[in-house]
Amino acid sequence: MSDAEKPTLLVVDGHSLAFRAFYALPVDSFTTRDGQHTNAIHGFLSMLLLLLQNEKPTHIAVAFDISRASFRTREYPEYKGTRGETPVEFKGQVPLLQDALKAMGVRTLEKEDYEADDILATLAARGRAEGYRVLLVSGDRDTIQLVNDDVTLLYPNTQGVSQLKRYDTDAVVERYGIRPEQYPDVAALVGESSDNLIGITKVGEKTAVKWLGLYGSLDGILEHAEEIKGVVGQNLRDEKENAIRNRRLNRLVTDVELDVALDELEAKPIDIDAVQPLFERLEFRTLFERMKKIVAGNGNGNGNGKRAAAAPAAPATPAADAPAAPAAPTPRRLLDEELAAWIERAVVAEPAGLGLSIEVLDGAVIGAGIATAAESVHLPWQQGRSDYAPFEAWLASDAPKIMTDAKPQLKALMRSGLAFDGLVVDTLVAGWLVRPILAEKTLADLVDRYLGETVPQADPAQLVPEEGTDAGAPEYAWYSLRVAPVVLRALPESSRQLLADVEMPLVPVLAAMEVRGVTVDHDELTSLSAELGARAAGLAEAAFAEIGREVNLGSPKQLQEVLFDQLGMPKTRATKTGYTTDASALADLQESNPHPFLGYLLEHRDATKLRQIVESLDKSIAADGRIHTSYGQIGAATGRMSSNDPNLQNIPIRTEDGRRIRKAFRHGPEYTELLTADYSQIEMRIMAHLSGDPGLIEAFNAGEDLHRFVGARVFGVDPADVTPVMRTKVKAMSYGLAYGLSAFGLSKQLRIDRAEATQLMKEYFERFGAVRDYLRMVVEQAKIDGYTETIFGRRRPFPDLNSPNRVLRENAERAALNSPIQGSAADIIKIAMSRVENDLVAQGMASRMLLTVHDELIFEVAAGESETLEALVRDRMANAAELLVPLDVQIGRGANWEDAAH
DNA sequence: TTACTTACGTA
DNA sequence: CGTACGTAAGTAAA
Repeated sequence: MSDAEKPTLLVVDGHSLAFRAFYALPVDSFTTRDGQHTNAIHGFLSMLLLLLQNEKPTHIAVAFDISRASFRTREYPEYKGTRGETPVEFKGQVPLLQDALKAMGVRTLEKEDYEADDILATLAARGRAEGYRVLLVSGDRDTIQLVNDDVTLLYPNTQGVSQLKRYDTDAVVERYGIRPEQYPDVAALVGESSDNLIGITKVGEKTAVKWLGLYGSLDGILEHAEEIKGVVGQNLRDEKENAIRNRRLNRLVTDVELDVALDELEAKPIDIDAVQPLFERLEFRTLFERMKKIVAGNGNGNGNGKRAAAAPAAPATPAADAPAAPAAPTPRRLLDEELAAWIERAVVAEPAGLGLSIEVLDGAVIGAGIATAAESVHLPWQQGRSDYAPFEAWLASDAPKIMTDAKPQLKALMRSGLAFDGLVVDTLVAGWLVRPILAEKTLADLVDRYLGETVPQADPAQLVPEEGTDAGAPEYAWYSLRVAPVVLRALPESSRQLLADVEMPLVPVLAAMEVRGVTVDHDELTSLSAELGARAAGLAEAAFAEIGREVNLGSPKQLQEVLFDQLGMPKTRATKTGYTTDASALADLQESNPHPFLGYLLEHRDATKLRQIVESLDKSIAADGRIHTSYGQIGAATGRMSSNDPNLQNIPIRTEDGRRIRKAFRHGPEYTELLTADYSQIEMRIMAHLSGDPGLIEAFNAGEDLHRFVGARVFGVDPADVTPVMRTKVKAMSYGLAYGLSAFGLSKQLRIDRAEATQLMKEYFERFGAVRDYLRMVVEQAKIDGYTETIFGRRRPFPDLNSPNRVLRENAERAALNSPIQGSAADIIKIAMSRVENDLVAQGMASRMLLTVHDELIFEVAAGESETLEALVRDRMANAAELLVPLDVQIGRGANWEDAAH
């Protein structure tokens, strides 16, 4: 029988390969929405599919270890003793992997008291005896001993598990300079640190191979031990017991009793339906598609011996002929009555909504695409052609529309004066709700993840893209339509509500705010920048004079030289690249080692930082004299919005100079003033609501100054007798609570000693015990569920909560503690924003909402609307949610942002 | 030019 | 050894 005619037996070491995959693939990218890690499973199955395709085995088995204990550990308890605890994230994946293999019809084997490698050895021996070609896959080097003319080892390299190095006899000889069966002798002499087997001192691979060349085997070497000269020879004689023991332990057992016959391992066709539910649960869409292609393709990986024998030379290329993903329909071009009729039919055909994509170039609309599951229409914007009245009517109606990344498209429509309504799904936002961290950033990502298909893209290497190869608006609309239901299915009901009630209504609101922008006084910024620049230059000069040379004060590296080498100051907290020179460390140094340089440096930092902010704001002022920031709706894992280009959510406020920047934010000429409205202590109120703490609830209902009230309770004095110091302390404590602040952190922040901080926390929790209980409960529940949830059902997964890595776990615990609080606050202001915006429009008011800064809204007030606006804003914000405590809204008005603060 | 690190502004 | 962001500058690698 020639090799090509032999049946092929594939045997995989399940643990070792899954473990390799676990470390090769980033955990973050392979976590389901309910927090299950899947990187090891994914990597393993991906490799297995590749093997099925390329090797076309006729028989398959995957071997697992039952536990770490085996006859080897009984014989030598230190065996593999250096291996740390298996990460729990990995352990949990093994049963799921076994389930997946079972669903795929792949036999898994395990044997009490033996390791998976022994099963590999046994099957290799039996396979060879029964006329199979055997392929072993293992990440354990001991399996090299099993290689021979009929047995090949596939060994993962360091890159991961997708690339396997092929070791046949020749490859082993080439790599190690010995025959495969000699490998255990080498390993016995050298030792194997990963198995905790100590070898002969000073004997490495080179020496071991040399000796084997001279004496043939370990036994031969030991017989001639007396002849070997030098220190190594003596070491060998002294430590030969190590080598003998190692050799005993690394010999793989080739006659493990397995209650399975080889022909029972025959590869069966994969039953796609059996696999689907589990793959869906694991969110393996791409992998599932690959598997479908392999199954549908010409029997790769599921044939029997005869079929494999019939087509041994067939290359794996026909996989390209596998049923392709459905192609986007060819877009039609319709006008007037035809278009009207098409839309009329389409809205009936797709009651959940039509796919829509607006083509935007430089912020202007240049076309649109609409799609049903079966058809699409392209509407290129051209000057002087018949209009698209039916389209515009549909656009303005509340007929449901499904889009991807709608905000920039809505902005373009607004600028073009086209009315829009009826956004029911933005697939990017929906995808973000499924996975608030690392959400897919483009339609192509979503389609890849949820449909397992590829959105056609122009070949980047091609300078002039071929006509029609690239996806345009109709294709985007069509893919959006198709991916939307799949993404929605991945959402729990509460999140679907959140999408419909909170996130989707917000999209056009944010678009409108971005289009409006806010007036900023360029001259004011220019003079401020000049002033700060001059100040910074003066401070730099003063600093240089102190140290007698010029350095780049913005370079942490150069500063470290100055501080620690030249000035001989004590080392600060270590960073990755040296020692920190941050403001708090410099302040500490100033206290312990006062030096004028430190003061100048700190002031210089302040001045340059402010100047940098001023400069970037100035550069962002558009031709209309206004700054148009962009809000990131899917940026923050907690549900908050972010602001960028420029970031208007970090405009200074704490220092006098900083506040001067806020003075440059003005109302536009057609408006009379700015109005700011912010929720006071919204996070503490949410904490009171979620914890139900009677003391905290009373504090808010009393309407008294919160920190004074809490301070009175904590320190056991009358509210009137709460001193500013006491108030500062409880304030820091209260705010810190929602961040998982420790006694250490509190002591550092308040610059008090640890004991006092601990005492303060103790007193605090004695009076507000339900708060502590709640915070503990959040983390406990999240450990069980794998996610946290806000008042409005926004979920955030926390896969690291059960991590054995303490840093990771404690970080996750603090984030989990904070998430429902920060996230609920985000829910509430989002709801308020949509209501305010809608009611301003509904009541025909000219005042408009411009900015949001997490718990604050900023409006431009039209003449005569000041009182009405204040009442409306206060009402909608205060009533955005019904909590156990009132939502207090503070409102201020003024000519600029600073004066409008209260 | 790009990717990473440090530092720092806000809620 | 306090959460959530975005930006800019310096630095090292490419």
